[in-house]
Amino acid sequence: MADSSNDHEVFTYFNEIGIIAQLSSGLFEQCLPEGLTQSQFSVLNWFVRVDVEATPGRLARAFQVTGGAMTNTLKKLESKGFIKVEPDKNSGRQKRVTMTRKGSQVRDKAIKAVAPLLREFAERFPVEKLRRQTRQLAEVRQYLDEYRYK
Amino acid sequence: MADSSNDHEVFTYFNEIGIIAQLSSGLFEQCLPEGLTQSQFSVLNWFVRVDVEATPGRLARAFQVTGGAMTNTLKKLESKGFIKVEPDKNSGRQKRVTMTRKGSQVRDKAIKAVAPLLREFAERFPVEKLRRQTRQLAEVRQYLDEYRYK
DNA sequence: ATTAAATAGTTTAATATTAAACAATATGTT
DNA sequence: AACATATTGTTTAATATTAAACTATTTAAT
Repeated sequence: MADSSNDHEVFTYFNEIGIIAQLSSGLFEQCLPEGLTQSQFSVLNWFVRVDVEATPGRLARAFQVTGGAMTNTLKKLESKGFIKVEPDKNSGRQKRVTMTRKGSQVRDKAIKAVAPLLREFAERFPVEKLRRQTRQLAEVRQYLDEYRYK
Repeated sequence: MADSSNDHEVFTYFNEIGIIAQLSSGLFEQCLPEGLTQSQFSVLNWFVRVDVEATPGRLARAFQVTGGAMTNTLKKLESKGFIKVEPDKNSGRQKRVTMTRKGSQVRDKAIKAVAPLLREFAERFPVEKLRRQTRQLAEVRQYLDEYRYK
C-alpha cells in the first residue's frame, strides 16, 4: 500500500504549520509593548473580541491551558493593572475578571505595534488567498479539536 | 482605507495556525513512546531525514532553539542511550553527535505509534488537498524565515 | 440533614525554554 | 609570536507551562 508515503506527507503538513506557528509568534511577541507576553495579550484581546467579563476557568478553557497557567497569567496582568479580579457575588468559588481602562489602552497599543507586520505580510500574500487558506485551516482545527475528546 | 480589516484577516490566519500547531503537537506527543518529548523525537528523526551526524550547534540552528535548549535535549537523549556525544577529533570546541542503534529503534517505534493518527487524518483530508496546502504553507514559512533576519 | 461527589481556583514540584554570563578553542591582525 | 575577536558549547537564573495535590464551595443522593 501507498499508505506509509501518505504518512510522510501528512507529517510534513503539520511540520510546516508548527514552524510557521513558532516563527510568527516569535516575530509577533517581539512587537508587544509593556513586556506583554503572547498569552497575556491573548487574554486582553479576548475581552475585546468575545466578552467583557469572564471567570478564570472560562479563559483557561478558551485558550486550552491548565488552570494553573491561567492563574499565573492573570496574576501578571493584574499586577500591571490591566485587569481586575474580584470575587463573584453569586458564587463563592468563582471569580470575576474584567479588563481595566489601562488594559484596553495597552491592548490597542499592541494592535498598532503589530499592524505593520501584518500589512507587509498582506502585501506579499493577497488576502483572498489567505481567506481561502484560513477556511481550510479552520476545518482542520475543528477536526483536531473534536479528535482530542475521542 | 480597508487596511485595518485586512489586519484582522491576517491575524485570524496566524491564529488558526497557532491553534492547529498546539492541538496537533499535543495529540502527537501523547503517542510518543519512552517518554520522548516532541523535541527529543525531532532530533532522532533529523538523523534519519537529514544526516547521520551533527554538532549540537547545527541541531540548535536546524530547530531554531538556543544552544542551551539543545544541550538539555541532547543530555536527555544521551542519558537514555538514544544518541552518542563525542569530542570531535579535528576541533577541540565542537562535539560530534550520532544516533545509536537503540535510538534508531525507538524512532521507528515512535513513527509506528503516530501512524494511525496520520492515517485517520488522511482519510478525512485527501492528500492532494493537503499537498496543495503544504505548498502554500511552505511559501509562508520561507517568507517568515527570511523576515526574521531583516 | 448528612454525606458524597463535582467544580473553581490556587499552590507546589518538575520540566522545557530563553537570555546572559562563562569557559575553551580557533581564527585573524599586527 | 602575541593579542584581540569570533565561535562552540555549557551553565545559571528566570519564566511559562503542566500535572497533581490541595482548599473551598456547590450540587446531588440517600
